[in-house]
Amino acid sequence: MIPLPKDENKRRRIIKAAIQVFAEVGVSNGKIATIAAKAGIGKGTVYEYFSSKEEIFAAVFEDFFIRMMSGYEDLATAPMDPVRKIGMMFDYTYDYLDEHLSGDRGPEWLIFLEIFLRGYRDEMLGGGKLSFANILRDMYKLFKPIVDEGISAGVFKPLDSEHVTFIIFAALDGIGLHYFINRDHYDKEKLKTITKEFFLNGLIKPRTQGA
Amino acid sequence: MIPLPKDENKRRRIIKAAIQVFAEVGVSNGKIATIAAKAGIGKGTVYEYFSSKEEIFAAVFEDFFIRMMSGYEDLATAPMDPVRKIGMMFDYTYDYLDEHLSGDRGPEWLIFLEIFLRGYRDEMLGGGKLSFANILRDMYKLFKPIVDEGISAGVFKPLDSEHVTFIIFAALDGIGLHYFINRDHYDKEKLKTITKEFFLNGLIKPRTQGA
Amino acid sequence: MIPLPKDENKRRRIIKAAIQVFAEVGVSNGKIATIAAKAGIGKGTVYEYFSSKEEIFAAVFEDFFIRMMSGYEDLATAPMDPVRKIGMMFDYTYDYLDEHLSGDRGPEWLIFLEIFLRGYRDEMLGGGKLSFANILRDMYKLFKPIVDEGISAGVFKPLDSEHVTFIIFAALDGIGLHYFINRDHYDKEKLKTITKEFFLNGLIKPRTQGA
Amino acid sequence: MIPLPKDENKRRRIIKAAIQVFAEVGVSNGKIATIAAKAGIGKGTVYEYFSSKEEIFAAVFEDFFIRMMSGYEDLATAPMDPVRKIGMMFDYTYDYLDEHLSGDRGPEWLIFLEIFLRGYRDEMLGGGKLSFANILRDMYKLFKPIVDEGISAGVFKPLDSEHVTFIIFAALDGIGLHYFINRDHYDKEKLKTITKEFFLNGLIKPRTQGA
DNA sequence: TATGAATGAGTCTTCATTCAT
DNA sequence: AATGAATGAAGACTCATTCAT
Repeated sequence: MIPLPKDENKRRRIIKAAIQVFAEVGVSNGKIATIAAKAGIGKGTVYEYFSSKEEIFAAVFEDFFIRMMSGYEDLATAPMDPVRKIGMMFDYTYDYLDEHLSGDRGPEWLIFLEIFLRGYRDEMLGGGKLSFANILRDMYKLFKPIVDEGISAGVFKPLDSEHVTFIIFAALDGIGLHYFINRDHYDKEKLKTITKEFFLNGLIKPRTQGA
Repeated sequence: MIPLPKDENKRRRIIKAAIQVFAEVGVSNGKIATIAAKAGIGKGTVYEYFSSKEEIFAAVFEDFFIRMMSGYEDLATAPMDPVRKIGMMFDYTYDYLDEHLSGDRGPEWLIFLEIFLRGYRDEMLGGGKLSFANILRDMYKLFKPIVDEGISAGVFKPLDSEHVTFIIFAALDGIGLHYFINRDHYDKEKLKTITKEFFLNGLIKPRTQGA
Repeated sequence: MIPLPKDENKRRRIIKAAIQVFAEVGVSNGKIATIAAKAGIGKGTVYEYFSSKEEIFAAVFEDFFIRMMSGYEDLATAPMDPVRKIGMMFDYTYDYLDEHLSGDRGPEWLIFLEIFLRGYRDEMLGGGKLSFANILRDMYKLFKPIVDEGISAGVFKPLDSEHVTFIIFAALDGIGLHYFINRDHYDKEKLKTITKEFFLNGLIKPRTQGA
Repeated sequence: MIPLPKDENKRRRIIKAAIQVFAEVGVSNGKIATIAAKAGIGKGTVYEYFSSKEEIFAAVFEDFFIRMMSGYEDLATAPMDPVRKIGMMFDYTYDYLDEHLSGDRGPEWLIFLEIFLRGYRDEMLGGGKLSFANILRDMYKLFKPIVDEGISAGVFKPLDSEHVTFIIFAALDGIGLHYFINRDHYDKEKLKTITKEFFLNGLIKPRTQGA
């Protein structure tokens, strides 16, 4: 039923256009006509590649998610000591946002929220095509080995690695979001430094050793 | 132009109904007719209290935000040492979600996402009635004095308090979100303990003092 | 789900308009917008009374069928000798078409064909909401007692009444249709006379009695 | 403008496919794409043989009509006494339907209805490319000589032959239609016998000759 | 003040037709 | 000659909003 994509390039153009449109006005306000226009094709052509608006959204999700997350995966699997890895993940978050979502592409980030929203709602209400919680847990799995490694190596505290991972990823998510919104009001380099210092060494000043 | 609400109770019923409806199906899918029905009033009556769907959404936002944040404010202004305060803020986040958004009321949390989404979009695109970034920065201000106090007292590291506050609040936000989605898969008490330990003392194991 | 008709008069106006439109251009070419305009109401209002175009069609069917057939029922149940009754049924067919479907209302007859078509198709393909064959057989039942009565009274030949009824009704249907199409080329009174003579006394000239 | 068909065989395949498609889902629901697929050719190729869907429909009509009617023509022109001829026409109608339109090909009959519908509508509304009334009158002409012959020979009553022909053909049409729809509920042979008896000798029992 | 019947602007989607290859 | 990708006109249906009662 779903028409085989004939021209992969055109399919990509549609997705790209959809990302822009959905980002700017939201999925429910994003019109197929606008997407088509932005992709430089006729309205009907969109339906040669996607059978419904909903399916476009799914494709956008996939594309967006994959592009965004591949960086984390690369990092997670790189040969590097765990402390540096965790640190770089924070750095990457700040940098990714700055590089990929600044200027015109800024609003793209909003799609993430919309995807989350959709996913959560499905999750809660049982529709669950995307099973968002599962996706998130897959993401945690990416980070967990790093924490495990750190603990094994005696570099990290012997905390429950699963829960620690959860906290780090969740915090990372929130930081990414807030940074995105407020990035004009804060100094990225300062944030990077403090974030790492803070997350890795804690907020509390260690008592002077000699005491 | 906007008619003064005559019956405050009825206005509240509309907001309450709108929260349920928006939470369950999203703002753009939430129909005025459904809200009216759920509020037990006529469709036309809604417009005696709100001049548009958009205004209902704004009221929902206000109501929801105020209800949710008042707890943080209480905490922030309570007389308590900064370490405990920061810790309690994390605890409060976990507890609030568990107490207020479990069971039937669960999906209400989704409105928060939608509010975020809307707010961010407005922000990005300049429409900005709610100026979400401003609201967030107001929230940060709530936390900053605690950090300042901790630093002054020499309990916290002498990091830039504004940036630290940003990071804490942003992390808190992300943690709240993820906990909400995954709260069935994690042990709350464990999370509370680790979160505090982790945020306050850092992930890295201090070198043994004797060395 | 189907909204309760609020204004029976308006409902009737929609049906009437739909009859005209469907008759003139066919069901699939009949636009809701045209029906609404012809009924003097807004496009959306149509959906207050019918939940879909298909439902309008069903209502048209019902209305049309009932109006058309009530005349036959009256005749069938009137106290009258069977020969006259059969004769009057033919007369009625010619007259009904002339009176009710001449001039502007002519095309209404076409709806009947469309209804038939739809019914038959459903029948054949199993969808069968209207079960057209059943409806037809109900109609035959209306005629059968007349034939039975005529046979019992020894006025009609002792043929199988069920099959005779079938033939009469089917013939009547065909005659009505063809008359409708060709009524400008034939003399109604002559047709009436010959039809009755022909159907009742046969085409073959009886051998002269004295022979 | 209309390209000459290059491959008569392909043209026939299209018509055959169209008959199936139109029969099954109706003309307005029958898609060119489906027809092309069923004919085993590309969508665009259809337009090498027909310049529009409407033209396909016309070709279907022609094909269908010719195939169906050729039997009547053979009968009409065969050397046979008029009484037998009329009788055989009824027989032929029943047999044709049974032989040609049972099983899979059943729904094809529905096209006839659709053709009628279209023809009648065109007729009524003046568009009349097919001039259905004319076609029908041509058909009557086929039968009229038989009636004339019967009357001349003194076998048939001296009724107006033109009107009698009209009635016979119209009745035949109706009978064919109803038989098609109800052929599972009636005994064909019985129907054949009664139809002939009824049409030729009338329904009314002749007064006993001796009286 | 409360209502819900009426409205029409707005949108997804379909599909006959075109045309470059 | 054959194809199927591209197209956009067209139409059913939704729903926020209005307004007469």
